[in-house]
Amino acid sequence: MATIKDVAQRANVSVSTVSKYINGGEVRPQKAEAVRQAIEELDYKVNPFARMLKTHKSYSVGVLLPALSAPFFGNMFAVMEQRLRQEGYHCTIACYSASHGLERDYLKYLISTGIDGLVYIPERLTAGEYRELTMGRAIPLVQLDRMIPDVDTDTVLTDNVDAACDAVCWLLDQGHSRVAAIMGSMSAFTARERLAGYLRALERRNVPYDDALVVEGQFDFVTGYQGFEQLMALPVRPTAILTTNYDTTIGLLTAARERGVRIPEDVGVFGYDCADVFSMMSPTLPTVQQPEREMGRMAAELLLKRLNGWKGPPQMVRPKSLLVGIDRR
Amino acid sequence: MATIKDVAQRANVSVSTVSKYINGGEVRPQKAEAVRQAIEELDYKVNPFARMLKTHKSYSVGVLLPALSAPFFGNMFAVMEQRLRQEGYHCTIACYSASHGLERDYLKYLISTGIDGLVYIPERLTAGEYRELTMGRAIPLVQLDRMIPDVDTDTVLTDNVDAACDAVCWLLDQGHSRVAAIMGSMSAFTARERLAGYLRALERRNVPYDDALVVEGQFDFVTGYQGFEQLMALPVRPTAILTTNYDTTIGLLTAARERGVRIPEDVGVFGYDCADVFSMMSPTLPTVQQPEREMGRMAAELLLKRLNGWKGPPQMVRPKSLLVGIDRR
DNA sequence: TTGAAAGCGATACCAG
DNA sequence: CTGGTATCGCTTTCAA
Repeated sequence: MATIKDVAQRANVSVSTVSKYINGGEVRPQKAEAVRQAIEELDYKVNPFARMLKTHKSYSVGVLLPALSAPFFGNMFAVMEQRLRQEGYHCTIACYSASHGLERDYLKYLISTGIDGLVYIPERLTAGEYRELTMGRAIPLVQLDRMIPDVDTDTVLTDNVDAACDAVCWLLDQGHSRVAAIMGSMSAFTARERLAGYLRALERRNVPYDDALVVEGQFDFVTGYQGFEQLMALPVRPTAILTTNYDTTIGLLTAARERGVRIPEDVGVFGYDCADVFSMMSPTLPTVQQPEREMGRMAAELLLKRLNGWKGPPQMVRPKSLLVGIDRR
Repeated sequence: MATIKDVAQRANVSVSTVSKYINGGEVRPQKAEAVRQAIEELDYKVNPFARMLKTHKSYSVGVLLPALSAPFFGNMFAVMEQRLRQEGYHCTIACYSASHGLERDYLKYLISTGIDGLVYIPERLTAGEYRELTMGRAIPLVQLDRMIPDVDTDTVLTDNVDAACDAVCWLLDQGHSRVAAIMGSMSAFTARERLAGYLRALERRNVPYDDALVVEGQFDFVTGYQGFEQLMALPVRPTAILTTNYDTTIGLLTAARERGVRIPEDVGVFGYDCADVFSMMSPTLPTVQQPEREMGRMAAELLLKRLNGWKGPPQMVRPKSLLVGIDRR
């Protein structure tokens, strides 16, 4: 591989001049041309490592998230990645697969690779752990979709409480008396908020709370599948169920099909995420559609602002979810 | 930030000794302890950039793919990422969103960041372009899911021809006389193979080819949606349709629901990818299930082998797809 | 084993 | 503008 030195020699200029040329500084046209030619002839490429060593910048952004199986995260990420790349950053991604140990390890590891900033969808990390892990290496951080209590950074969340509340209210207003809910792990911020939304709806509609109707599990297929069975095994079955993410919704619907339970004739269901999938069902499944692309875009924007040196107080934005499929039934 | 020099000073040893300690060399226990302590007291972290500059290794692997919206790619990636990380590599990911320009640019860019290897799901890049872009910087490459004709590297593909053929044969054997197909862009390898499978099935069952029954588009929602409308507008409608990826399947089913066309009573449909989603429908949608996780695992394995210096001839592996949902109707 | 010193390949300051 | 040079922080001979 040719180095900047080789280019300088070949173009009969100093390395400083070559460096200036590369980085868009002022160079006399004649020399510039010589350098350009030398670069081409030698097929010279800057060595990114050497550059990073001097500039302390990798143009790399870490993305730490629990999974990529659901299109929800995939879409969010795709938008984010695109926006960041526009500004010259690439994304180093790590999925911790809902494992607390991995979540810690990966966070530590990502930081150690020299990323310039981080977008983080947290689950079970605590504020204490976070501080310990990031001590010393303070890089811009945006929390996305969820947040660690007491870690005060830029954050992008949705209106989990309102969305869950509205969904449950809608079910109740349809005449359902016993509305159940299948929740993700309470160690996830979103699960806690959606539960709060569920409770608020009951309160608002004056419906007593029955803890047999709330299933807590993980945000995964199995939880939806088994949660449905568990609810159907109740002495008094629920008449409707709210799921709280994509995987559990799929799991629940699969269990329902296998048991021959008709949706919505036998049990009403309100899904969450990926409305495009559920709107292909007939009749359409009412679904909470989170603004995932918007979320990704905002996270990127917030991070870029910090990366550009902005020093204001931490921002929080909360784009709103949409309830779809609740009209045309 | 403390440097290796600071640690050496504090521990009263030379930098070489510290370096050796860090990298697992032989160091007298007494000195090792002193170094350990100094590192802890100073909260020393190796500077990854400096290390890369010397070792020419970034422990970073590039992943270039067309999209992440479909769980197909998400799952594939998740498995790959996990395996690579086990060996100390992290993934830098780039989605080219089915744009040829981006595909080129991102490939070039990824290489310029100093990745040690690349997993690439190509679409429209040609062998010539590939050679031009990678000239000089020859790094291990694994082609995944698709391949560029004439670029001879390790490759992981599925049995697209057989899978599509079997699916169409199954439809024909169910008594369907006019089986249509909605294809992705012929610039994608998988689309070409699946078309070949479709044609082979017709041949095998002695059914004449009717080009009105083959819709070519992109591997996206709109193609499925519009493709369905186009096929339904035909003077003589197809009695069954094969879709060839997840997004088009969703698109098609959505269009069907909106038009009140019942699946499979009015039109038979054979889907592709993400069988877990389609198996929640009732009745279950017959679906070609590709071994996406297996594919991801194999790609990681192949790449790791090269990263470890293996020099054998390029390998090609083709794990088989499964036809699901074709029994219990 | 340990340490001194020579790079790795760029950037950026400073003098000319 | 241009060029010499110190420097970024680490790894790696090579002697001792």
